[in-house]
Amino acid sequence: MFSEEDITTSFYNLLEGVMRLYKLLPDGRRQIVGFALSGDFLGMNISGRHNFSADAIGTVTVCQFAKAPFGRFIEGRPHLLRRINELAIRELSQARDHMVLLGRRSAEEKVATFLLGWRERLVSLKGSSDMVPLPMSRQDIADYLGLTIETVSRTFTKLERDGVIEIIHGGISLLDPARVEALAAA
Amino acid sequence: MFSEEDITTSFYNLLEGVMRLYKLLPDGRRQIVGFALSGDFLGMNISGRHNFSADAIGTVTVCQFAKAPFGRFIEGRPHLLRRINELAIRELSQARDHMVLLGRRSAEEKVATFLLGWRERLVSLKGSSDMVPLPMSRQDIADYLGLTIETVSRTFTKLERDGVIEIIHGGISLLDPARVEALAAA
DNA sequence: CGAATCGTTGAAAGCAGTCAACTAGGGTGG
DNA sequence: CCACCCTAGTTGACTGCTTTCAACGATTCG
Repeated sequence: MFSEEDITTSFYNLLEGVMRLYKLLPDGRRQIVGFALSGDFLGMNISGRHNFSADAIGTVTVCQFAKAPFGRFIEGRPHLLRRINELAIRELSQARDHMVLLGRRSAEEKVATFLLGWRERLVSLKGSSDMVPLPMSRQDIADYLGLTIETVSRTFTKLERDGVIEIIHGGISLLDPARVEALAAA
Repeated sequence: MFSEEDITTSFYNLLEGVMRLYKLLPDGRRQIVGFALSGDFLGMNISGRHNFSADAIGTVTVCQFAKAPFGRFIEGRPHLLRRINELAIRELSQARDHMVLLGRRSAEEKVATFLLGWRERLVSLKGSSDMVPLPMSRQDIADYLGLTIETVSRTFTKLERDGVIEIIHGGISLLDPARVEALAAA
């Protein structure tokens, strides 16, 4: 879709589908900084470059805004700028929460927290459910949580053995949501 | 200074000194999400609560703005709002960089990256120097890098044994900045 | 049906964490 | 002025969680 070095000439509004947002180290290590869902804005950078790369997981529909005219459009509408600002603040808050997860949580806590967080995000789109679809790969989840693919897999299996979740093709079913929350430890 | 739950009734501009910005898990684990230096803004949340706690490292001088009047003041000044927005975007970018560090870097890379980053931030305030003052404690550094105090200490001594840095009281001297950069691996 | 990709599982290694002892300053009170 | 204490930092020994390496299983697609 676009990568970190690209000059931002456009914003995007994700209308449908899922995207991964990530950064790469020179040696190829990847950290996924977030997943984008329907309704999310990408590339709010008014000027300059993107600070992350993004690509689609499956098929996506995006609405592209050329930056320049959008900038002019926004000029006379401070409430809109304010809205954008609040969006940035919210993302910043999420980013900080994720820092706590990456720096201070165990593998099991990471996975449990991820499942709950992902489910929560889907609530507003598809309604609440104990069935949590996971369109992204294990590698994506690992790179999001700062783990390896094997640890993610093992943790899922452990949670399943403990009767907390059930591994479904394409997702996870929360058999005991309360216990998942307990494992997430806030 | 203020904590995560506080309703934000004020912004702050840090005029002098250093502050740590952090989040706590219920069990007391701490993740420092950033350090604030002279000139930095705190609590850009237009409305709602702070999403992190903050307190001073040593003595600080801050300029406090009441939120409400400041909000009115900003009303007719879209360029200022825009400025605030760019600040938020920059912080977001830094937050994402730090995610990469927390999720994908080794202890040595973390420490080296931290030293370089901290030095870089001090450049604009005190000018460039190979002597990097560290006003924060080892515990603060550990909580910033997602490590333990012991690992931070051991990593410093390893770097010193390797002749890359020298541990000074109250800071670190970069004996071989190029090698530190190599260890930071980007 | 075979190839390729993704995910799971096992065994072993290693990096960072834990526990604990020790050292070095810095401040305080006798 | 010195003895004491208290905190911050260092170091060592050991543990253990996560990674690494490797093989295996499952699903998809040509």
